[in-house]
Amino acid sequence: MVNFKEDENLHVLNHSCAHMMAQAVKHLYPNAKFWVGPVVDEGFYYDMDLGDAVLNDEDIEKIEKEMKKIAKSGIKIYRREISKAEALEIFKDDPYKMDLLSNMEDGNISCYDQGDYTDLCRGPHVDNVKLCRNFKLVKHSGVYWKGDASNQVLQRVYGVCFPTPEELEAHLQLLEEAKERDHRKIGKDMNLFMSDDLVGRGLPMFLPNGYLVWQELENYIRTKEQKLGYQHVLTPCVGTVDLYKTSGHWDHYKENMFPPMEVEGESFVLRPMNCPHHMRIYANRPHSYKELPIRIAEIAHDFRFESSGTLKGIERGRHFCQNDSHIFVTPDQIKDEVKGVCDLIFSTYEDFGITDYRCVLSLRDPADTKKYHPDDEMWNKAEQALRETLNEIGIEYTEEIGEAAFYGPKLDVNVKPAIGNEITLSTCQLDFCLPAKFELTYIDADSEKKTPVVLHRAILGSIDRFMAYILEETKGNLPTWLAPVQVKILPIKNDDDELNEYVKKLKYALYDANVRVESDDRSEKFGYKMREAQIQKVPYIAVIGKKEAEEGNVSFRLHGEQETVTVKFDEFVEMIKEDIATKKH
RNA sequence: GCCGGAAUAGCUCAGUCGGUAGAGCACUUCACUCGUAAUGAAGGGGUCGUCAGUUCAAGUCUGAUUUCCGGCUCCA
Repeated sequence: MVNFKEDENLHVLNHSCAHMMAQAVKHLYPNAKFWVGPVVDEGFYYDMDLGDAVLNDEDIEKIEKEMKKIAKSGIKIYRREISKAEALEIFKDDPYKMDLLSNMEDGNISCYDQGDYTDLCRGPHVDNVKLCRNFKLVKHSGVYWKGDASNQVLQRVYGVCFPTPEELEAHLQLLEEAKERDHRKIGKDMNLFMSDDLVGRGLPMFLPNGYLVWQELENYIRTKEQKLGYQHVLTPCVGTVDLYKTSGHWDHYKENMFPPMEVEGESFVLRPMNCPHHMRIYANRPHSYKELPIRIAEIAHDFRFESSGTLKGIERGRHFCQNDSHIFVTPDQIKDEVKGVCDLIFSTYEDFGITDYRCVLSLRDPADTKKYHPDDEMWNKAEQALRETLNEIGIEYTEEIGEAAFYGPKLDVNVKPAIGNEITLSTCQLDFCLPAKFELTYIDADSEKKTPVVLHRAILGSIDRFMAYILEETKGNLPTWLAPVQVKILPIKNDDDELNEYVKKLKYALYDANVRVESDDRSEKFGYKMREAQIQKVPYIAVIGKKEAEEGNVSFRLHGEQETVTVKFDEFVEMIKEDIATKKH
């Protein structure tokens, strides 16, 4: 997928197209005021104040038409350097431009003229509107001015622009294909999960096939963690409100929690995360520095009252199972342990063939005193420690201000789903805050009580979200070890006793090897059964006819490939076992 | 939560000017026993998301509501 922001030519072209769109909007809505119209990874957009007008799909078509007219006119685009005084005069009727100008310095201001439209802009732009003719407006939305829900709503229109009609067409094709990869569509097609109005919004349920995949993922990560010294626990999905008041989560996140249940004078909530439970497990008995690091892990069921507009299949629901762990360390152990977590993250990605990810060092915004635990010294120490460790390990990352958790900085590993915004798959968070709040201690070598440091980390993130991502990456063609049905046996005939015996023998040999196998002995045409097995995305489709039975062979098709391969019976069973054991992708 | 769009059979969708519901797939039954992506025939299946309103008459028009979709905000 092209990146409009990084490709310089596309960047200039799309930015110019945003201006052309603004010009068209100005023609149709003479009172329109314009906020910003930047190029983003997926194209361009412009945020506009159209007074009381609210755009719908039809209006977008009208704007497209007007844009085509402008592009056809072939008017030229001119750059003009202007003084701040001039700028303030030109845009005096536009409060949005005045707002922008208030932060700009004299001598560094330019604007662009194209026919009857002038816009404040740094540029550069193409020199003629006709170069912007291969465009498409792809979506629109109401957005809060400056992203603040207390501000007025502006109209945002997104578009894309390309040098040639062929490139535009190819891009639109890609957008269509992304819809086919959407995990919600795959989940429905493959009977993996469902949702139900009566159960409730944002509460997806895993069907038998989906739960098989889910269990494989759970077993995979638990086994991996066990080898690394993680100790798995099971804790309840509810806790007292006081538990979350102690941790500080209550103050920061209560509006995103299911509201409290009052029972016998006590107040409980469904838990939105597991840190407090794990803190209390640590506090269950005294600890020596010799025991640390202590790695408490849990595939933990959590509930968050996410805003209705943010729900998205199993990628973001109101219940999910976190692949969570809290690691209690001494300050000296931070680096080694963060390194260990990073190694675990990247070895997991290797197992799944995930290569397209982005690491972010998420820091606090010191100006946002409300969101973050107020202790400058603690933050400086934590951020510095995490940054140093990442540098030492040699991880490439970008720093982002204001993305930290309220209790500490974190390393986030983000990926891009088929549709929508980047999501965080893995995280490793450094926390000097909660251990103190829970008054956790260990006895150090000098017999003094000290406060441990906690690493919060998730590798698969949540099992649910990871499954969504892996479905989209593989387009539902899961690797054999994850596939709900791993082998489908198709007998050529189903009324031949000898053949049936042979099919049964193969089936039981595979059962004995712990392979998920099904045979399709319905009295349907062979081609029909083959088609159905292909649609179900079964990795191995074994074809058994007279020929195979007589020669002790198995013919099979692998993962949608057209060719059929024939091997010996035992060889086939061994091959599948090997495939599953090595988690080949 | 906010802005816009959508909702018709299990699934994908058609339904014209308001006149009482349609296809393909799936399902059931029967026949066919088949060599690599759809065998044929017959049959069952719908309070047109829900609640109001307008009308002689509403899947179709109006309002509210629920859910879903695209964005925005949020994401411990």
